[in-house]
Amino acid sequence: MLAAAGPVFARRGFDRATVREICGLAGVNVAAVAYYFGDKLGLYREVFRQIRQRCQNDVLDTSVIAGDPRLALYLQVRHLLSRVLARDDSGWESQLMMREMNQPTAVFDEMVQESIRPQFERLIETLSLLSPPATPLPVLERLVLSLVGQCLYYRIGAGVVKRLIPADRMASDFDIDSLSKHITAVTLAAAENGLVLEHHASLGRLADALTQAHSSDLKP
Amino acid sequence: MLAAAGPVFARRGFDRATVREICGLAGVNVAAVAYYFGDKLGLYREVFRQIRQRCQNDVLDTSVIAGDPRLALYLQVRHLLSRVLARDDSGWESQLMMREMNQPTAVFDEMVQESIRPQFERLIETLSLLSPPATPLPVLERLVLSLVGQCLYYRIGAGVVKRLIPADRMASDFDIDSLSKHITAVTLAAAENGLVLEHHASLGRLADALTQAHSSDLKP
DNA sequence: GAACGTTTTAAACGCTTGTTTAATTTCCGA
DNA sequence: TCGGAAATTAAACAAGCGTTTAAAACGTTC
Repeated sequence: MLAAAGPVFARRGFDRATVREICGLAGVNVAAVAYYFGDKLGLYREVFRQIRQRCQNDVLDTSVIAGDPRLALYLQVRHLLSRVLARDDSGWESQLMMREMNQPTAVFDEMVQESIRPQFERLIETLSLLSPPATPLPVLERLVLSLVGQCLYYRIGAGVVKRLIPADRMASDFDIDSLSKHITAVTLAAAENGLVLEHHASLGRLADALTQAHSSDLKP
Repeated sequence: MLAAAGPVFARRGFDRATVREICGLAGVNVAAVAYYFGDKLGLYREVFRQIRQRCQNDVLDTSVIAGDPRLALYLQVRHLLSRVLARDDSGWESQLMMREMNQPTAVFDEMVQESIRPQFERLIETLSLLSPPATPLPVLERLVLSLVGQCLYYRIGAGVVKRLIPADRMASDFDIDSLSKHITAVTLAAAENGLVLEHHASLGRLADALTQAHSSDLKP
């Protein structure tokens, strides 16, 4: 029954998903949700509790590759991306996560603290090894958020991407392999060169030009 | 009345938004929606038509800064970010756009063709000037999608970011100014150094290592 | 001021939703 | 075999939704 509820919640969202559809798919009576989970929200919370348990068994073991931070970064990107772009039976999990993101319920706080924050701090650690010494923490944080944003956009903006990129090139140039290599390369290029504008050689004049650009060009 | 419908649709979504709330907020009777727009969906479509008209007047004039592609990139990033992170009365527009993204209705296709695709191709053009000559088109496309993903994540993942970053540093290090500089710097570092893994000097060994890493580390 | 098309109003309709109820079936140990 | 707790069922309930209706109010024109 939980197996039937997950995909429906992911596809329809909490409100649009009806207990009748879930129970019809599971082959049980509609009263079962009240009998076993109290109400619809209880079923929803139970689905998330199950997801969280499954995520804890799915953590990437980065200790064995601690020697090469670049490889560690690549594997973390690929791990995140392959879960985001999963097309098989586990694809509804990430979709359900996305729904919680821009419509946070009470379930969301536990999700962030137990699953997202550890992954976030592990990425901070990896990138601190790849950045110049004494890189400020905000720079590393922004870099991690850039990385996560790039990965998640292929789920959130899937509708946009599908309409912008032809289907044939979609399969060849935007598969998990190409994308994880691309995002790793972008992040590496940014981290290893240092991101503070003033430190970036080719951006010296830009830092000066942008200050006067705000007032003149933004409000014509 | 359209002014009242926009924020409600953005905050609640199409299904959760009730015509009673919209009309109550606008101070009109619930029958007005049927009288003027046919039904609820007609009102929804009219809201989007108004957004599209407003967007066409809001295009960034890049012709005046065609001489400096780096500055053009920065302005385009800032333009997108400031619309995404808008907190004032126009904040509901981007939120409504995000809802259409992962729940596409019939309105979405017009939105992509009329607003998103031109902006996408303008970014492709700008980045082609900043990348090494003869950079393949898929590389440029992935780079643009990376850029857009980074920007949009601060709206979609706003709930995550708020829970991961302390509020005080949120205001100082993650404002529009800092973020647009950061994302511009990331994209520039990636574009100017070239992104094909084999061309990136420091990634030579990584390209070899990752092929054997898939089979051994991903499924332990 | 009367007549007429337009707009606004309050009330009700039909439908779907989550939830509950009471009756029925199933299961298992004494 | 039997009896009672547990589980399942069909039916009904109350509430909220979008939509419709018919009457009232409005404004314009002659």
